Formats: sequence, C-alpha cells, structure tokens
Amino acid sequence: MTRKKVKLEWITNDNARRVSLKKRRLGLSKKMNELSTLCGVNACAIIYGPNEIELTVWPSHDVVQQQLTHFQSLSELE
Amino acid sequence: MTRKKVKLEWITNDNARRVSLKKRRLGLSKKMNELSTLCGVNACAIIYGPNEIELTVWPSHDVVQQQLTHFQSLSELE
DNA sequence: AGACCTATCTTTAGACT
DNA sequence: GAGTCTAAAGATAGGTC
Repeated sequence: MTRKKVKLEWITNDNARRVSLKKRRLGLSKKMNELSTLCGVNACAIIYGPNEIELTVWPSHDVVQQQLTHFQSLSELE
Repeated sequence: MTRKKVKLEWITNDNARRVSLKKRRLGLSKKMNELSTLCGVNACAIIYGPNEIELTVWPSHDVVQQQLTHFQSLSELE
C-alpha cells in the first residue's frame, strides 16, 4: 500500500505474504490498543493462518478466554 | 490523529469518544478484512463497551462463534 | 444523532542490510 | 529470516451541514 497501490486480494508471493502478515498483525495490535484505551472499550482478536501453528491472540490468551466466555453467555441470552 | 495529534489516553468528552469509537471500529474492520484477504488467514474480533448493548463482532456473529469453538479446542490441547 | 470533507497523522510495500 | 528506511497510500480529529 505504499510504493505501489496494493490490490485487495491474496498475495501469491510466499515471502511477501508472510512479511505482510507480520507487519499487519503488528499494526492491527496497535489499532486495537488505541481503540480500547481511547474509547474505553474491551476488545479482543484471534488471528490464525492455514497452519494452526501461527495462532495469534490479542491482547493475551487469558483475556481472550475470559472475553469469549462473556461473549458466549451473552449469545445464549438472544 | 489528524488535525491534532491525539494522546493515547481515554477521551473524556462523551460525544467525541463515541464518534471516535464509531470511526475506529469501521477502520478496524477494514484492516481485519485486508489482513484476512491479503494474507489468507482467519481473523475475528469482539469489541464491547461498558454498556453491554454496544457489542460488535467481526466478521459476523456466526463466524465468531465458530472460531471461538475452534480456538477453545486448541487451547485445551496445551 | 449521521454523513461528508480535508489537513494532517499513521501505516506499510518495497528496497536494502 | 529479521530489522531499518522512506515515500506513497490510507486512516482519522475536528469541523461543517
């Protein structure tokens, strides 16, 4: 998205894709962090690649677990 | 962050905070969307405010539910 | 409250190390 | 592979209607 406008589609080049994932994950974390502090909300994210090894949670495994439980109890009410 | 550099702290003004939350949630969704398409990964997010009415999930309630289940089954393996 | 605008800040693709 | 750099693309605070 910068030296060249990027198309919103799967990056075929393996290396480029991995680099992009790494960078964007970082950027996303930053944004999540900003959102939650600036606006005083709870937020969590789960990201995982095709190979289940690349699992990333934000802000932390524990918090995610907690919020999932909360979310699911809300879901049941509907 | 634009006409003025914003400090990374709770926005005290109620209206400004709500507006910011709305805008940033949108921006975040966009980023999530980009991340998942560009890099071919699954991603989901849960955002909720102090009042539980403002619950937002991405990309959809159903997908989040699905991914939570997946995540929890992985967690149990550890 | 909501949509649109735009100057300015932030993110990031690509190149290099 | 993992950091650093940098210009271009993208996000957004504050304003207006």
